[in-house]
Amino acid sequence: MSNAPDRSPLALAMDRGALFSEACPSREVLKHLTSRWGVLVLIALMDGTHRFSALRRRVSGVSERMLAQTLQWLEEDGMVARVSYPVVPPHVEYSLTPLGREAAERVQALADWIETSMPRIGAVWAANAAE
Amino acid sequence: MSNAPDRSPLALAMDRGALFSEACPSREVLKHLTSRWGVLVLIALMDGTHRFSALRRRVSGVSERMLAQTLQWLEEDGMVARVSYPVVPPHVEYSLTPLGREAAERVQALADWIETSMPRIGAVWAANAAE
DNA sequence: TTTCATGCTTACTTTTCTGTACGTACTTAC
DNA sequence: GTAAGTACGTACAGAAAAGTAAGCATGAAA
Repeated sequence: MSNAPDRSPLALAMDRGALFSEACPSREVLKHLTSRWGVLVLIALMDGTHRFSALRRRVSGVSERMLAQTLQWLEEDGMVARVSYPVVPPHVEYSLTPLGREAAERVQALADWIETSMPRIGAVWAANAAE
Repeated sequence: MSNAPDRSPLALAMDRGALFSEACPSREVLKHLTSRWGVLVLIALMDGTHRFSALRRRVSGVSERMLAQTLQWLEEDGMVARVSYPVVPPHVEYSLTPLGREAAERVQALADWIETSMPRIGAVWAANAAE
């Protein structure tokens, strides 16, 4: 069983040339969406608007710096909407854009699969360790 | 799939407590699956078995070191099957396990979404740059 | 005989990522 | 007056990821 139905590597590459070729913008977006905190922020925002400090409490382990950074990436990519109220103390709300919701659904699908598949993966780990 | 319709945010949050809590094993797996080269390797293997050097040519930009590393991660997680024939020169074949195929489908769904959504994302970038 | 291809491994360097600590502006509470 | 909360920005440092270069075993082709 080698390659599927006689497609040249070139033909296959052109199907999804974007991702397989270096220095294509999709990789940037992928990096943001799948970054350590990006995944968790997207999922956290799936159930509505949150303030900065609420997100920080929700996503355990993020530093303020990384949360701010991650939110900026996602905002620049059009995934997250930021609404800032000019009051003191500051009040800023974050939510998913329609685009962001679509992305979050895919990310969550992957995350959910991992969690439900952890027992199977754990079994593989155990088997490897036993050798 | 895991979550049924009409669940409260709290109930949903508890489902995925694992991902939100630090130092949980799911994050390891997520890291491997969404690593820079992990994504591309999984997608490349979606259309059948490949040899090491074939993957290297296919996934443009990987170094041998990183490809080997990535394949080892995926193998340890039970996503990729490695078959080595004891001949000279070496001949090693990589393919997806059933588990790996499930994962690859989710990863590809995300990747495909990004590629088809790039025009929209690019428009956001352009709008931001114009300000 | 020299070269090449294969599938790695190891050592070393560079780049990127992430965290810590601190500052800011302003108001309310003590 | 001083501390706390808010949503950041910034400088620096350490950790982690990735790249580079080289080596290895071996048989076959040039």
